[in-house]
Amino acid sequence: MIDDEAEAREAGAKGQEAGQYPVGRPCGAESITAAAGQTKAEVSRLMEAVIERSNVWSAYQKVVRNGGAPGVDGLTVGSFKDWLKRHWPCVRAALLDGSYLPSEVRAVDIPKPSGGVRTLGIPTVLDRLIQQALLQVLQPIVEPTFSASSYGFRPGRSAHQALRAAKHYVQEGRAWVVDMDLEKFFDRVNHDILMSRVARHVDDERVLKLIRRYLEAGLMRDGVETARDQGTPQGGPLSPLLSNILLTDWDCELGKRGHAFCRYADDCNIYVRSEAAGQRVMAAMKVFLDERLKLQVNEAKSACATPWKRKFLGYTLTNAGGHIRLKVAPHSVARLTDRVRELLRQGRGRSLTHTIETLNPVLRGWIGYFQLSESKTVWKDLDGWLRRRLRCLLWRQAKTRPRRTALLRKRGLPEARAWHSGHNGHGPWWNSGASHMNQAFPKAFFDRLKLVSMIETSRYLQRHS
DNA sequence: AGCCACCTTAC
RNA sequence: GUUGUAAGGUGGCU
Repeated sequence: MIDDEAEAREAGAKGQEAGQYPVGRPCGAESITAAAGQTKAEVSRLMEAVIERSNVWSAYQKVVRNGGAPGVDGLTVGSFKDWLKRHWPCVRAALLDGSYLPSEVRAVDIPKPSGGVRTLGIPTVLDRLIQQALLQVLQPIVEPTFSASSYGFRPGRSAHQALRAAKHYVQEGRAWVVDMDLEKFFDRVNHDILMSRVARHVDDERVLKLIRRYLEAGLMRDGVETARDQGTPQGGPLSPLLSNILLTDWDCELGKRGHAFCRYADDCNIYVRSEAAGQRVMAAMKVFLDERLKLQVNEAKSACATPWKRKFLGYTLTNAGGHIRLKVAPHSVARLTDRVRELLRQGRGRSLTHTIETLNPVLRGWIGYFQLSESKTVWKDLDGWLRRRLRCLLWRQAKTRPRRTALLRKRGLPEARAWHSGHNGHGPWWNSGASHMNQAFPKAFFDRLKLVSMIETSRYLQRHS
């Protein structure tokens, strides 16, 4: 595409002559006139920065690397490069004069672990590219204005930092937390309020209009388009940044009141010293959010409680004699065990080394995120549970009594004992916890097969960070 | 230093 | 049919 300037220019001339705009709907009469009544010098050049060669090129690379989905017009990533080569000059021209109209976003329902469904609005490949370019330009502009207590979706900031801050606040004696979650946040964002906040940073009207058009782009479901008058499409590269721009108002309000808080996207924890204070803050924030941002609080997921009763970013806090510690939330452990069970189901027919090989990267990744957990028992329990699961698998794979006896024999158990255990008639789970299986397949056996030890790798990660 | 693949989590 | 931002991990290549 833009890596061949001459070709692009040529194609551009053709495209413009034809006056055709190939993606999205044709532009109507309401094309904006950004420069009306102004001299050229007064017009903001932000859009020029957006369509700058390097920005578009890196945006392209990112979109393609992510794999992406075909656009509503059938444009796949594979054919995207060729397509863009021909049509980019035309798109570029439309962006520059403010006449570009995004296509509808494709609706994709994904089931949530909690039971409901989350509806994604996935823009076409081209629109993802343009939004990505917008993001690259806008991010550095708005980023410095964000709160130090905002941790979500921001370069250089992580959930781990938010968790450390949360722990610190509680350790300082703020033993009550106001845990607030917004009701269907992305779907309920008010366009006018959001755009007014964006306008604080952006004065190029072409860019503002473009962002608004992205907000208003219809949702395409089964060939039927539904217009959008609120919410941002979940799945657009710009959406996370927009959410932070909007919720910065909330951060400022909390900051003005002198609160200690951590916000990660729409999940905000405010740490206070008493329950009464917490209730007060909760009530005040509900009013603030409703009046200023037109946002509702999700009552089911929000509460004022002690931190040990709430979970935040997959963790909970524990209080061991005044010593505050981070711990993996039980729910997060359950999610892992579900995943492992699923992997083991698939590994029934395969060799133990193979299932361990598929298990290891998953475990390593999980440990990486939960390495802040300061409770050793979680790791020990999981290690034990994991080995027992694998013993269970081995027992199951042996299938018949003679083969189970032979398996125990091969693993060094005396003949009589092997026979007895092999014929005991109990289920696989019972046997996986029995002493004969523990002796036949001790921890050292799994160590030799390079099964990751959760306690050791977590200790290792903790040391080297 | 850089690049690539795979994996995890948060929302 | 799995999008987005961000952080981290493991391995590989030059």
